[in-house]
Amino acid sequence: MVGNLSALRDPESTRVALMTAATELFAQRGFSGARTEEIARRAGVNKAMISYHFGGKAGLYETILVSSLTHITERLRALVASNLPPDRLLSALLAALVELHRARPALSAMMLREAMSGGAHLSDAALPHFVKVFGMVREIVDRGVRSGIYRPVDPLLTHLTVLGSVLFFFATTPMRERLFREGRLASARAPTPERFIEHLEDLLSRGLAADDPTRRTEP
Amino acid sequence: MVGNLSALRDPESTRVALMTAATELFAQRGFSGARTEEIARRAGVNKAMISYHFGGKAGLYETILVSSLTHITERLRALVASNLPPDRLLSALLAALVELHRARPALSAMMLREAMSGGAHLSDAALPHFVKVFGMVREIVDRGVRSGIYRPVDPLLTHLTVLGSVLFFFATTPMRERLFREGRLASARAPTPERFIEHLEDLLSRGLAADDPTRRTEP
DNA sequence: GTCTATAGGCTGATAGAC
DNA sequence: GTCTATCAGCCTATAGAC
Repeated sequence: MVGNLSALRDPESTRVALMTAATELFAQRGFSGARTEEIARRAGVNKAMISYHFGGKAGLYETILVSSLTHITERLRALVASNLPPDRLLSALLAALVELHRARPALSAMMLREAMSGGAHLSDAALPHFVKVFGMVREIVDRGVRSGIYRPVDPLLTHLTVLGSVLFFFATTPMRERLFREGRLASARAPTPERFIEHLEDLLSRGLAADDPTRRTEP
Repeated sequence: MVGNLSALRDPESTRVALMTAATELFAQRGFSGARTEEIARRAGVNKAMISYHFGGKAGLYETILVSSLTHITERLRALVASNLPPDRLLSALLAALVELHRARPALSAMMLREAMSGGAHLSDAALPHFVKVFGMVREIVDRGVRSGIYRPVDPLLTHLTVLGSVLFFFATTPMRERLFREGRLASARAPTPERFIEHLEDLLSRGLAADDPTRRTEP
């Protein structure tokens, strides 16, 4: 029998609600700027649940980041493992990034903030998860280069360009939305993720294309 | 006559020292994460000077952003005003960004953080300065398009790609430096701003080039 | 598991002397 | 202009009831 109304709530739903609300606030205000009271209020649960379920604000923060990075890594690993022709890998990567963004729009800003902090809020155990994503994207770019459809660009630099522009676009959405809402950028069309990714894909396919149309076979 | 040792310090140098130290801390830890006590200590001045010279932490923050944005806008305006041939404008823009980065390496992260906050720490008076930079870069890209050396790309989207990847690269330097220092990215060469910009310039000149080599004249 | 009430620490700001 | 000493407010964490 259910003893009271609050018992109707699944404990797991409390965790999820807290993580969802916290992601948005950490993204918008940073680790120090996010208030536990507001996280709890937005999640519709009690403030004390943060300590109970995550051991505190820092635990909640790291839990979000590690679980998200694990999810992203698995998603990208599936991409690399797929037998997609090399010239489709980049498109698939960008599509995956949009898809991941749709599921958690605030994650880009949260990750970007952490990168700018040099990983100051992460335990030693969490840092490798961060590195994995970097390696993953680089690997995908690298395959395109090795297959010969791309000119011999530096995989790390290319990775930084691609992931950087995408994360920047996603993470600065709040600012753009505000500027458009207030009519300060009225002259331009509001850019959607789709339009941006299409633009970037175009830019990359032209910018990375091998000079010589003759393609080497997979090594 | 100089009354005491502390009078040897130019009041302007106090302001500059505070702004320099604060830029680094705001960049690294965000507005809320930066501590006034630490800003003052790193600047080598007394904590109370923040209130005296800037009216408080928020005033110091906004002063830094507005003065930096003003400087950047003027630098870019000079670029647009110059009679550089359109096919050199982008190179000059990127060179200017590197130069600005050298003068204040922490500024990218501070601006990026503010953009992710949607301008929450800026007064209404400061927001237009932010918008101006966006318009400036877009204008430069636009000239390349209008002159016909670039294909008809969307100026705003191109602006976001260019500025986004550059700001991302600069702002995440702390994370990369840490990863290289700890040997977690040992496989790759540490990317310098020069190498990155060269890579980006290459990517853009190929990615933006007009399909038709016939160039239209300036309208 | 959840909630209320409270404690304890930290932080930004300033009054007032120099 | 600068410094010292102090304060008031805020914020996280938790003890203890349910």
